[in-house]
Amino acid sequence: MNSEDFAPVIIGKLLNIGGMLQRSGNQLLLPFNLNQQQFSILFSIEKAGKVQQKSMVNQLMLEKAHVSKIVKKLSEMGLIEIKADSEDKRSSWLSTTPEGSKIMKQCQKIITEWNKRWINGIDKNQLKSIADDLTLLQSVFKNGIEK
Amino acid sequence: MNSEDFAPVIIGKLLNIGGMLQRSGNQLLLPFNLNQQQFSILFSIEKAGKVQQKSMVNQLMLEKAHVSKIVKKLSEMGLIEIKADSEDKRSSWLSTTPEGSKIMKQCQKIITEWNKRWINGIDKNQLKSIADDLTLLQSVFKNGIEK
DNA sequence: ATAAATTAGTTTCCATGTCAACTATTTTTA
DNA sequence: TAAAAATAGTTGACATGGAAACTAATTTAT
Repeated sequence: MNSEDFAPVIIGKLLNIGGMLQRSGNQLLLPFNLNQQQFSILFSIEKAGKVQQKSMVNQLMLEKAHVSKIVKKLSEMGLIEIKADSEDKRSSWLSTTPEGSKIMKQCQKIITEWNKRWINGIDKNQLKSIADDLTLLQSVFKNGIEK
Repeated sequence: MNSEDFAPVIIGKLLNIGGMLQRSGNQLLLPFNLNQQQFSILFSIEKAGKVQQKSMVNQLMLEKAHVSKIVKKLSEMGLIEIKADSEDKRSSWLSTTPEGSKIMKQCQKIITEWNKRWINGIDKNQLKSIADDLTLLQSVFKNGIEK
C-alpha cells in the first residue's frame, strides 16, 4: 500500500467524522438554541476578547456571509455586543456580553462532560499524537492545495 | 498537559478540517452537479454493486430522510437505478447506471489529482498512522458516547 | 391469528449554508 | 489626487440538511 492509497481513506474518514461530530455537537447545544457553527463563532469571540468578522473568516475558513448571519443571530440573542470600529467604518468589533459568557461556560461544561466520555480508554500519548497529526492536516488543507 | 486538555483541541480540529474538506469537495464536484454528500452516496452504491438505503444510513451515519432525498436526486439525474426488492416491498435495491459509473470515474480522477497534491511532502508512514488514528476515532464516535 | 411494535422509506416544514450581487469604505496606482 | 481596485460586511435567492410526522410493509408478541 503506497501513499496515494491512504489519501482517499483519510479524506473519507475525516468527512465522515466531521459530519458525525457536527451532528453530535448540534444535539449537545440544542438546549442553548445554538448549533455547532454558531457555538464556534461565539467561542472565538469569547477567546479573542474582541475580534472582527474578517479575522474569524480567515481563521475558521468560513464564508463571510455565513459569519455575518451568525453574528447577527448571536447579537439578536443578546450573546454578543457589536461596537463600531473608529478606524475603519466598514468594520466593527465583536465581544461577548455577560450573558454570552455565561452561556459559553454552560456549553463548555456540557462539552467537557461529553469529551470525558469519548476519551475514556484512549491512551494519553495517542491523543497527543492525534492532535499533532490533525494540526498538520489542518495547515495542509487550510493553505489550500496548489495546482 | 493531560488527556482532557487534548479532547477539545482534537474535536475543534476535526470539525474545522471536516468543514474545509466538505467545501473543497463541493467545489471539486461542482462540474458534475454533485456535492460531497451526494458523491459519497453514489460512491457507496458503486462500491457495493447493489445496496439498500438502510445500510448506507447505518454505515455513513446519515439521516434516512437525507439519504432518501439524495437517492431521489441521483435517480432523477440518471446516475442510479432503483429496483424493487422482491422480498421486502418497503425497500428497493440501488445500483449505478452506466452513466453513473462514468461520472464516478471522472469524479475519482479529479479527486485523485487533488489528493496527490495534498499528500505531497507528507511521509508515507505518517499517512498510515493518521489513517489508523482516524479509524479509531471513527469507531469511537460512531458507536456513540454512552452516558 | 391478530394486535402491537418495528422497520424502510417518503414527505413536509423550517433553519441553515452558499453564492452572487450589492453598499460603503479604504487602499492602491497611474 | 482622481480613478481603479480591494476590502468589510450585508442582503436576497436558492439548494441543502435535519426533525417530526407520515405511509406501507414486516416482524414480534400475546
